[in-house]
Amino acid sequence: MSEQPNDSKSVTGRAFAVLNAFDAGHRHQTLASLSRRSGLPLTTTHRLVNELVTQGALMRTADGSYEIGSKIWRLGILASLHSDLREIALPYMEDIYQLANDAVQIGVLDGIRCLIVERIAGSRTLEVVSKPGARLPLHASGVGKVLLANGSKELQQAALESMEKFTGSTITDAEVLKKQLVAIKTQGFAHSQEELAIGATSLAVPIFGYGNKVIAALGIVTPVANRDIERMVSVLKVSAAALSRKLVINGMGDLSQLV
Amino acid sequence: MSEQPNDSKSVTGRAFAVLNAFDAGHRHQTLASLSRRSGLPLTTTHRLVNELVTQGALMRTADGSYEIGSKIWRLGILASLHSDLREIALPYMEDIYQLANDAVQIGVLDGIRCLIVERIAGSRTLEVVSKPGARLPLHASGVGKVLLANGSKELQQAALESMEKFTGSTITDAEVLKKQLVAIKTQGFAHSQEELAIGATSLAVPIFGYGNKVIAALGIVTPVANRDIERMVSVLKVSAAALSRKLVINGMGDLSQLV
DNA sequence: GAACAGATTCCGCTCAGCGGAAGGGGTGGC
DNA sequence: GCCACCCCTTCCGCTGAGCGGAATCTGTTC
Repeated sequence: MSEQPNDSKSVTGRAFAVLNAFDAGHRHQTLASLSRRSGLPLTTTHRLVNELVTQGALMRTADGSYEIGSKIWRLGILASLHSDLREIALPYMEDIYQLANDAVQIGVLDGIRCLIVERIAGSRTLEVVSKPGARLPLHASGVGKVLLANGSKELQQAALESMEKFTGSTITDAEVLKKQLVAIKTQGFAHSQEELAIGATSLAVPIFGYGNKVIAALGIVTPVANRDIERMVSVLKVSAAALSRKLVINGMGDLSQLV
Repeated sequence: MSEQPNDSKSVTGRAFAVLNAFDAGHRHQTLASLSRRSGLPLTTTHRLVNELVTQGALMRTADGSYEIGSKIWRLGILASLHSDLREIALPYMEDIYQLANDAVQIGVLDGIRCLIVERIAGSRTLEVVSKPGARLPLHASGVGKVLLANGSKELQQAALESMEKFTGSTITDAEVLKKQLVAIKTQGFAHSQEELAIGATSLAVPIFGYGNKVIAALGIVTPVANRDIERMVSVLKVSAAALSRKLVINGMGDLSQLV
């Protein structure tokens, strides 16, 4: 549940320190950059990178820099996040998109973040920060709040201790958030108004697996303020119920939460 | 360009031997299974698996077995295969799907295989072996032949030396294939009729990047024999041209081939 | 309750990994 | 031209991280 930068002593730890140097804003990197960002000595980075390249985990591009290789991509699409959840959820998300015309997103718990697994966004919908792979804070996003409200005591504890402020509307008072979480759990939906980014309002509902365990959150992000919340919530809830059923039928209801 | 099972001595080599034990048919595995499939001693596998779990590369599911973790998935979607090619190509693939109503696929060169990056398939289209992440043989698939025909001498050499037979129609005579490759390059499309799987015919065209370098192949897979080939080829070519242009505009024309 | 298969802990040996140092190559400044 | 700078690569001797056999524990099958 911790978020420390990895400074493990093991070789695998170092190897992943190199891989972790890649993110959405750093998809192509030079050896020196990888060394700096991973905190490893240049020589060590050099050796590791070479090994990763021979494994197909990294790829050297024409200009000499490195990027994530096809091996990692191929392994990644074997994760149930992708092959099960994403695949099954997409049609339902499309339906919602047709009705709402707002960006639709689905996320799961990943440590003390909400990992966006998939989203649908038209060209004209706002370029939110939530591409697949993004990890949104639990306290400041619709999907995050849903997961938090249905999460364990320990999770809530951890999340309430690190409430970063993003906009003027971000909730940073633990007591206020606690009350919201109770309401979210009873009402079955969460609402976040410009708490993560100005101009972005979101609405989200839970997705259930076996034994009514919440395994994911489904939500929409609208450009401006609340349109007909009532109506959108009911649209979301209908889709969520159908999707939940489908996931359980397909034996997917046990998406253990990520740690 | 080789395809040997990895028996590297390095730690990263071993770690990837474990990861490589996962494939589409083995997405959940026990420790013992990983040990067997990776060829590593049980104790070693145990230690590596534990490390990979702490790195988030693997995940332990409720029943005690392991699967690919979210870290790998998140890294994977940073590969240009996914974030650039797939993202840009999808709309064009949808267009083709609307017109053809056959499975549409796009693939790139990966060693001496054609790596399927994305495909669109309706529920009623045949369940081809070509899900994203699949690696089709170059000599027996439409997309593969396109890449092979436009590939280097060395690539052709390597591919011609390992022509596995899949069906009665699979081409296994190097001379026959060579002639086809020449035709494919001049005519600008490849055709494969039940050469990989009975009942599956495919048609494919090249996608160009900077300097008219072929960086990918776009194709359709139809259930039965040739419908109007002429027409489908022209549909594919039109989309391919538009997609090629878009890729170059988006600075994606340098998808160096994977090694 | 024995036989089996999988998972986990323990521990002493040794070689893979480490990283500082030195050198090669390319670019920009003046 | 020459220097300064940055990035990449190769070399090599030291050492502790990784190794894996053996023993133990747990759960399942017949």
